[in-house]
Amino acid sequence: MADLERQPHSPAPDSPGEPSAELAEAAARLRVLTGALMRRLRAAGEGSGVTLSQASVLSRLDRDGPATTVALARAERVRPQSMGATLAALEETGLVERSPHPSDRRQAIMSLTGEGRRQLADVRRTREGWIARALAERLDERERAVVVEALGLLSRLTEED
Amino acid sequence: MADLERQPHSPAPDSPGEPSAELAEAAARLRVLTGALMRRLRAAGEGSGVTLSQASVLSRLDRDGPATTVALARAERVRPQSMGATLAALEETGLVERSPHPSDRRQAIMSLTGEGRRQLADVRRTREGWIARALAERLDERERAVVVEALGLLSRLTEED
DNA sequence: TATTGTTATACTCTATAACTATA
DNA sequence: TATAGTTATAGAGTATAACAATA
Repeated sequence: MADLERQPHSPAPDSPGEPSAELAEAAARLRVLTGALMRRLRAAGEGSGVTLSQASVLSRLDRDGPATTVALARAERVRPQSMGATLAALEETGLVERSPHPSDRRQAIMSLTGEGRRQLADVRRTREGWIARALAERLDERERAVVVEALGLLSRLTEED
Repeated sequence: MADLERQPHSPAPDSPGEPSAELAEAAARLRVLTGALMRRLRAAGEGSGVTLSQASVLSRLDRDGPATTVALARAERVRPQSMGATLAALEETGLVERSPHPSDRRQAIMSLTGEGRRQLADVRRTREGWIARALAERLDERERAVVVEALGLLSRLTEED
């Protein structure tokens, strides 16, 4: 793997409107990191009974309380159709339940069941557990603070339209 | 969306072997952020002719030079079969080409074509461009430094077995 | 007309299993 | 036996388009 001939990098374009080479490099690293994290998260939850997007919805219902399909889709930044599919799977396995909206009969309020809460505790142990453990064991206090601040900054960047 | 009744959080478990509530919170935020970034990256490259994983491979071939399927799979942390599919698509559209390994006839060396290089420049403008621009325009100098350091720290966490 | 939600369909990404060819 | 790579198949995740019911 290391004995292959090297090719030079493409020359940095750096024309007026372009971002600096350092920022382009940071962007590329963020792209790679995102893919790696995604695969780690998926792998960490294998055989747990809930998929990654299902786990995300359970987590949100616990944090923010019962909500409609469209509200959940907006919160998770997916299409209502995608959220509908995720919720249908959760409902079928009894982790969430729907109740009618008091005044608007188009809407249905989705909420966690007791079993959903139990599964969520499991998700937190297994899927998010490796991240929490890695943060605890492999970073020092200052590094953890850096990561936590970066989470806030990057979330801000993804949340604007 | 805001008029729905609130439910309290689940009580924090915090038993001896468990990570602290703050780290669990950070882990959950990282999970959400990862999903959001993934979707943004995918959406940013729509209609560009190359998919996200293809773009990732083009980028790596440019950075590290020609490589075999297995080497690329290891570098991108996917199975050789998954990498094989990505490379087959890139080869079919003429963005990479294969040449025989000088001594081992099982192996094939994949490298960027001229067209692959052109596409890569495009990918950098479009797909990574929004990140680079967001970093440049919406963060100040210190915040950018925090993000860059966090990228390194988190990459370290994903890279260990 | 606008909004909520569903159904149908398709594509990307990745995985496992089973195989061939070469070392 | 071990390694490089391919083929076949499946599941997760998401999207767009078209629709029905309700507001």
